Amino acid sequence: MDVKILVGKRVKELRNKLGISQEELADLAELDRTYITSVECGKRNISIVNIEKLATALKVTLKEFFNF
Amino acid sequence: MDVKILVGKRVKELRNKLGISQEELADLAELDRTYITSVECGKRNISIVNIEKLATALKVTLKEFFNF
DNA sequence: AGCCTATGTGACTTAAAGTCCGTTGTGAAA
DNA sequence: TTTCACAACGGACTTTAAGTCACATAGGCT
Repeated sequence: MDVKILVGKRVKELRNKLGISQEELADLAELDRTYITSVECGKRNISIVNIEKLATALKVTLKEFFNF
Repeated sequence: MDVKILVGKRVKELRNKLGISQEELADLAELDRTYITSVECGKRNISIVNIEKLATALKVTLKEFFNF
């Protein structure tokens, strides 16, 4: 399975667990809403800095984030 | 601690554990030799696809890679 | 029907990733 | 003190991720 797809699914999963919208996550992580969409859809080869921003906003460590 | 520095240290640590040079790692991961140097020095905002390439070359899962 | 919230899409510019050539520094061995 | 392997550094270059926008779509509610 493509790692971009896996990351996208993981973001969506954790976001849904928190019960927040893509827009709320975007605000928390200081990223664009449409960027969040494209990440969740597995269309972006996201970098470690943005992964960390998302993990922090999603209240998990990097280790927990990649526990899939 | 900056996540780029942490990733760099982790790559170096795992590479040393395998006892291989930056050039050998570069070949295994199909990345440039000079790029490996800059990653290990914490100068690069590496993307998830390349992190996976390195993790695979370093014989660890993504979860293990981020276990620092 | 119309409205509202959430999400997805395509296109685009800008900043940085990543490559390729070489040079320099460093430490260990001969 | 030369040699060798490795690591760091640099410039020039191409490719790609970041970041943003207008717009489209889907579903729920009145």
